[in-house]
Parts: sequence; C-alpha cells; structure tokens
Amino acid sequence: MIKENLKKFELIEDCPVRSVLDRVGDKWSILVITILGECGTLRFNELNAVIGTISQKMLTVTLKTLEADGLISRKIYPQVPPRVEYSLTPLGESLLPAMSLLVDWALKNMPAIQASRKEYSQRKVLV
Amino acid sequence: MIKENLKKFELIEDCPVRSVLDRVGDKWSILVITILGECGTLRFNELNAVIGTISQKMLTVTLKTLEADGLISRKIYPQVPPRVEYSLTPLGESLLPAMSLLVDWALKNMPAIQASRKEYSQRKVLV
DNA sequence: AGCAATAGTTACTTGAAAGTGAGTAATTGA
DNA sequence: TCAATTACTCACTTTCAAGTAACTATTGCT
Repeated sequence: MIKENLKKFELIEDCPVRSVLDRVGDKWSILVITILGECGTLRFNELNAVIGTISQKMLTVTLKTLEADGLISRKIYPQVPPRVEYSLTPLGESLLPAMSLLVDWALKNMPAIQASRKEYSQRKVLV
Repeated sequence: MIKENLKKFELIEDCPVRSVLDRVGDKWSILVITILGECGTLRFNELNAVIGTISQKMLTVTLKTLEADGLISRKIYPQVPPRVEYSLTPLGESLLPAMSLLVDWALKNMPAIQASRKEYSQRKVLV
C-alpha cells in the first residue's frame, strides 16, 4: 500500500506538477493574481502601489514568471513615458476559483489555527 | 478604486491569512498533507520512505509546524524503540478539498503552462 | 559487550531568494 | 535647460531556508 503510493509521490516530487504548484505557492504570485483578479487591469506602478511592500525588482521578476507561465498578459503602449498594462489571461482567470477556495478556507479556519499555535507554544514552554 | 483595495491587500500582506497561506504554499507541507490524506496514518519512517527525498530534519520541522497549526495529530506509543503515528486532524482533512482542487487545476493546465514557458523562452532568445 | 531499530536533535555549511540603491531611455512641460 | 515621469535593469549585499552528516536515548537481542 505504501509502495504503490511511493511512485506516485515521487512523480509529484520532480515532475511538472510541482513546478506549477511552486508558482501558486509563491507569496508575490498569489498576491498579483488575486489583485489582478479583483482590479482587472493595472499598470506597473499601480500594482506596485497596491501591494505596497514589494520592491520594483521583485515585481518585475514576479510579473515575468507569471507572463512566461501564460497566467497574465502584458500590453505595451508605445508612449513616452511608457505605459504597460497587466491583466489575467483566461488561463490565469481559470485559477481564481481554486485560489479563492483556498483563501476562503484560510479566512474561515484562521482562528482555529491561531488558537492551536498558541496552545502548542504554551505546551512547549511547560514541557 | 485602487485605494480601497489597497487597504484590503495590505491586510493580507502582514495579517494572519498570509501566514496560513504560507504554510499551504510550502513544498513539504503540501506533500505531507496530501500523503496523510491518502494513507490515513503513517509513522515517521514511513513518511520518510514515501517522500523519499526529504531529510529527517525537514520532516521533523514540517511535522512540527503542521502539528502546531493543528492540521495533523501526533500519537506517541511509549515503546522502545519508539513508535509515533501521524494522521490528519479534522481541520487538516477540511483542507483537502481546496488542495485537491488546486492539484487538479495544476494537472489539467500543466501542458498549457509548459507550452507557454517554452514559447516565452524562445521568444526571448530571438529578441 | 555491542549492535540494531526508531524518532528524532544538533551543529555546520551552502545556495538561492530577496532586498537596496542607483542608473537608464525617451519625451514633455516649466 | 532641467526636472519629472514610467517601467524597468544592474550590481551588490544580506538573509534565511534547506541540506548534510553525525550524534542521542532506550531496550531487546545475540
């Protein structure tokens, strides 16, 4: 019973599913996708302002990976100063339901988790 | 429109939701939860064997955080050599639907994402 | 006496991710 | 002429998450 599952999870380990989930598990990626899901289209500096704590560098890196994955689209207007607009692609939008289910779960169970963490740390102090 | 959302996402930034999602986004945590969801109950070394590539240290760290969060339970049998069994708590089980939705999405859209990555890297070489 | 088994711990190292701060191109308006 | 705007890039430093490998306690077995 363990043996059969072994192969299965080894696959998850180094196969593409992992690399996809890594992207989803990324702090900034989740934020950008969620924000674009809410706001529709935003420019670079708007995203920067909305997130607030992200550095320009991390924002460009995050946007590039998401664009490479085909989750967001990048529209350049040939102006000066430049204007670049970001929005979710259909593929990116298709990720929203799964993400929001996760966020909902987090919101709903946060109190229980925090209580558990508190209780756990106190138990550790006593032992 | 951006301003109102700003507050909302700043909250997500440094508030507990983030810390909950961080756990979910963690590579080993996802694996352990998924495996325990499939296998029910496993001992330390069984988990170690099933995952295959995890170090003892990372396994203990992962198990401890998940236990602190109240997602898995740790049952100790006072024997020598020791016997410790891990399984999901109801809270941990309640996370499975959201997780599997995400995994299903990843499996379904992996081909599209990989194609996009390939096309993107080739485009970059040409430019 | 000494080895095997289990579930860890500890100390050390390393690599990658992230942050910092400055610089860039091109044009407009004061 | 010079600051301002926008969407970045680049070089450098720091941080910390993760890996490695050896060590621990406890008891039965040989």
